[in-house]
Amino acid sequence: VARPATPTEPVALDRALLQKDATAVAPRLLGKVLVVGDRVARIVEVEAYRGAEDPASHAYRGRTPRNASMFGPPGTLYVYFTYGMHWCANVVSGPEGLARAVLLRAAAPVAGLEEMRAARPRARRDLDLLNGPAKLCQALGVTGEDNGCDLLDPASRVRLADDGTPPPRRAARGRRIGISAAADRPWRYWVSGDPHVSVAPRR
DNA sequence: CTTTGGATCGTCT
DNA sequence: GACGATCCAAAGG
Repeated sequence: VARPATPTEPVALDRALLQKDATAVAPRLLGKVLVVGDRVARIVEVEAYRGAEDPASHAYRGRTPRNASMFGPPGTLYVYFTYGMHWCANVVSGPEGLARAVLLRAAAPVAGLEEMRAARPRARRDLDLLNGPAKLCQALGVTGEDNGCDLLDPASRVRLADDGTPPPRRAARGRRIGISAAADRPWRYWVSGDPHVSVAPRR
């Protein structure tokens, strides 16, 4: 489990980190923190989605009103609504304009635990606060109102920051969860052994 | 422990 | 009109 070598105040990410394709960016987001007001959570599980190259991507068939923010610059937040009740959040990566994105699947609570527990009364244990893409949004209070914001802008309500925790030297890797198309592509990445990961690995 | 089905509605065909 | 990049409770072993 990653720990800050030298704990620091979270600072906005260098946007250069997000310029490569989603499969390169995804494992490098492990260990970074999401900041929403007083709530802070450390990313431990993500998935890469690759636009027109990826039948499982919401952008596979091109731009629509829903997925428009995926076509924005790296660092844009793409939030979508699904199953009639859940929000899920992605970090748009590069190359710009190709709708690559990294789905935020699970995180470990760092600060603002009381607010997260209040936002997720169903969670019996703190381990269950953010261990799924919709749970993560519920715990942090991320909704469609945040769609399209710049995660690296200090003025944004939802921000992506670096507190000095390095990504794992070797992230665990496997199949993406909950998709039927392109299910064999190993574009899910997580912190090996971290108890806050959403589900046990499927190969 | 694992499996199953219900909730609930925006989106695109 | 069908179907989700899901979650949860209830039922079954």
